[in-house]
Amino acid sequence: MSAEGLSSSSDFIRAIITEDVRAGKFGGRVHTRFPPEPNGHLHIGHAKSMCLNFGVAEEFHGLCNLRFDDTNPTTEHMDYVRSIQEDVRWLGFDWGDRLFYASDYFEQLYQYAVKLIRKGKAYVDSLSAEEIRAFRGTLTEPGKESPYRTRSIEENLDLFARMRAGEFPDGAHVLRAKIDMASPNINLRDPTLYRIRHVSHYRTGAAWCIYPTYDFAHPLSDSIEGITHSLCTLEFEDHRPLYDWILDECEVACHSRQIEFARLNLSYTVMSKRKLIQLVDGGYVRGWDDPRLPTLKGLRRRGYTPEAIRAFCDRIGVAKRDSIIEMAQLEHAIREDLNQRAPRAMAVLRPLRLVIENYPEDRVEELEAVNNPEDPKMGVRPIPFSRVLYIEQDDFREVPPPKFFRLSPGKEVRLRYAYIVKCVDVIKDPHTGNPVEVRCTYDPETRSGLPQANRKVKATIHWVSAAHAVPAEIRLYGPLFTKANPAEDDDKDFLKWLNPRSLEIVNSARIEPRLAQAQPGSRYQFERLGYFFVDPDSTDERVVFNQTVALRDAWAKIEKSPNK
RNA sequence: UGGGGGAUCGUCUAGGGGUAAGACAUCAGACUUUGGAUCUGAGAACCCAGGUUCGAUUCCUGGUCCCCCAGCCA
Repeated sequence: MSAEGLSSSSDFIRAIITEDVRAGKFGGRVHTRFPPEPNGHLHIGHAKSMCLNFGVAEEFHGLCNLRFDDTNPTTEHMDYVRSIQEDVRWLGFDWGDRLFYASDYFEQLYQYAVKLIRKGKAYVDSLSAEEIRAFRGTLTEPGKESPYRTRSIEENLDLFARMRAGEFPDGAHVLRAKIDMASPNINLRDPTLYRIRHVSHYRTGAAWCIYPTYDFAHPLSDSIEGITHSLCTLEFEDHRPLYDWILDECEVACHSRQIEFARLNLSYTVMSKRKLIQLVDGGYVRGWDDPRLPTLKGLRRRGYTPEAIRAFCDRIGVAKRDSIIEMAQLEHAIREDLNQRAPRAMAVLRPLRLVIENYPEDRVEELEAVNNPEDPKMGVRPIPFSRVLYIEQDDFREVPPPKFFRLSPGKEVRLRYAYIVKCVDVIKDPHTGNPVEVRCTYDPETRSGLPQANRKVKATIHWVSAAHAVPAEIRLYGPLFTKANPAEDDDKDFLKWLNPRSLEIVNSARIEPRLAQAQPGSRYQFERLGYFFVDPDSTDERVVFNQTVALRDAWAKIEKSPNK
């Protein structure tokens, strides 16, 4: 059973919203938002958030906004907002005409700050950053009040206006909420609302030199947009009292409800923006769209479909406990999707010559291959067959281990969509002893479609015709890290768990001829190998495939098993 | 050791005072011209200790362990 129907599975957030709607809160309205900061690229953790926010909105007949949370001009760029919009659309979500920016609210936010000052609920502090930190106290000791905390409202108003006017250098003053320096919740010890930053903002340019912090801007942005349920991750849980304080003290019309859920972690990878940046900037991967990365751009280039990612997100659920989802869960989602829609093809990664001794030298047959056994509508295609073929090196063993069903001396296998062949001889490299050519005979009565074709053999292997196949580059991927949770012990040291074999480039591959025209962005199943995505690096001369995911491999398990 | 959260199969996620469900993974079998897919089956869990109760994994009390917070990041 697949995704549809399961997507509306209940979780604690949907339960809360259902109850709110039932109780008539917000007039029964449901309005969410997806609020990325344009300082990095989206990853699959954001996909979880989007599926939740857009999904909830749709299920409750509400709306979901796309809002750029761009209150920190030092790290944010227009390039990121473009990239993020592209990724959101690619995943299949639509914000309609509700594209917003926190920076659009700067004037309103400023007026709210003035309101707070007038109410005596905010003040301009002139302590240095270090002093503020020292005054904040510790987890177990209360903080001390700033000597500037008692400034008059008039002085605060004047100073704040002059902060805006650019009269002070960075760091000279900040605007702080006046809450409680002794609060056991450190977020309530007079949090900073505004800081001075003489830098140009990618959208507002030089219009401002003071910028609101997240804690101030976020609840108010939610309120301005009429957001009813503000869904965020667990680390904001103890900001919620501050979120509510801001909305209460600003006396807004719409007081959104913040609900926190656990962020997504995936095994054998990292998800934090900081770590992803380290991987990209450090050159450990080839860029933000490196197929080994859990970024949306990386997954897309790896060959993941939006449908598979959404099905995955639906299935993993939403809860509050920290967890690490096994990569197998994601891989299952893409296999399930691609099994239905990816056309099949024949490709040999590590070729071994196979010569059919009793097949005429100059003969070429066009055999018929099914494009997708899961979907007859996808039709058939011709594939050329001739005397000299390539098969996979792994499909031949001179001395077959137990349970090895493939080709070995004296044994028969079926060549997919062709004939049954029998191995009659092996030619080996005189130096290495490795097989370099397998000599076979074929049974002409066993061609696919013929009555004798039904003869049972233990295995069917794939092949390409040596004279017709074309070379290709195939990129194989393994986990980026060798440790399930590379961030576990030491944040800085996660790089030591990098998998040196996360990328393997196979240049020896031979693919069936029609694949020479494969279009970048298209997906295929290479029979018996896995799903592959045509990389944008492909040229007219050479197609480049990324392995999306391997097929499940029962033989590999048997071979690995200690007691086979 | 201040505050805020969280503990259910290997991994996720439901449930709920009375047989603890599903998914992924694993194992076994069937089927198969992909050792794929599909189908069938199996094993596999309520953090601990008291208490209330006919009955607790659920309620109560007390512990234990894990995560987050001392940015003018979000």
